[in-house]
Amino acid sequence: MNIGQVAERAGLPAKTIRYYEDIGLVRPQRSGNGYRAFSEQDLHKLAFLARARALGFTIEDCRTLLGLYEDEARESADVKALATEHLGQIEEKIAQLREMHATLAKLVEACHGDHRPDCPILQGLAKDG
Amino acid sequence: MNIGQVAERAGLPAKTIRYYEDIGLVRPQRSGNGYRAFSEQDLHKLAFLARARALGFTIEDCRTLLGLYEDEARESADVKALATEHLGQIEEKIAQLREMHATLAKLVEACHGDHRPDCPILQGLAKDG
DNA sequence: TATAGTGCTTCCAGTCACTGGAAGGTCAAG
DNA sequence: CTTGACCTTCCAGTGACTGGAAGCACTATA
Repeated sequence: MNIGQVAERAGLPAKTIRYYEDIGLVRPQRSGNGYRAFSEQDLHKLAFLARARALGFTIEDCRTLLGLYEDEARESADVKALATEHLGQIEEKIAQLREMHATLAKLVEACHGDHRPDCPILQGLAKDG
Repeated sequence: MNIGQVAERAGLPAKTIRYYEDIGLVRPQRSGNGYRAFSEQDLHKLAFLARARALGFTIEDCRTLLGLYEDEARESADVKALATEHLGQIEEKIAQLREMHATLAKLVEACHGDHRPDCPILQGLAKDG
């Protein structure tokens, strides 16, 4: 398979796949013409990566996950630990965003939003409290 | 005021303040010795920026907000529009994160997390569905 | 007056995970 | 033989800082 087809099937841009090769996440063969030649296994790996990235794992986490995936002697506890840690980070981010949202929503609500200059949002940003 | 003091009072790292000068968000005077000399107004601006950044506004949004803040002829509708747009983006992000969280939480829950290799998390990442 | 320590300066490079674009080689169809 | 799609490499840029090196400025103490 050439990169275009594998990109389509894995749901990743070709650029991203080249980048993943650069950083050693996949190592496709090369055809005589210099084109990358992807196996079904390469495709499988890339789809795995696409899903892990979609769940917000960092590239380094993905590398680790891929390593665990390919390690027949892995312990599922290691995978679970990594995933649980990541879940915690997602929760933290959600909490942060919720706080931002609450604060900003209050300000937006207080702003009449008309042609006059006085604005609780700007006041909220400028306040010394 | 020197940068250290203003950093302390605005709650921003000195590095960040230098960066903000670089990109034209503040323009402190200079003392004879070459040190930046911040006025109370500079400090005020920086505190404004710190709060806007803490609410997740991009630097470009901050630039716009600062412009509106200093424009006596502004219309609060413009501020409200910007803030509302940003609120929407926060909501989108929260929704995304919640979806990630739900998917990953299910997988984590299904994983016994012991010394054995079989792992629903990896299976979930590898599946062709 | 020498010196030690802190704070300031600039500049360069790195972060993360791509993304865009230029310049050019390869291949299949007409 | 040309067109156009697809592939290659390499370099630079994104956002918002952050770290670190090299060196100047200031203050306090011996």
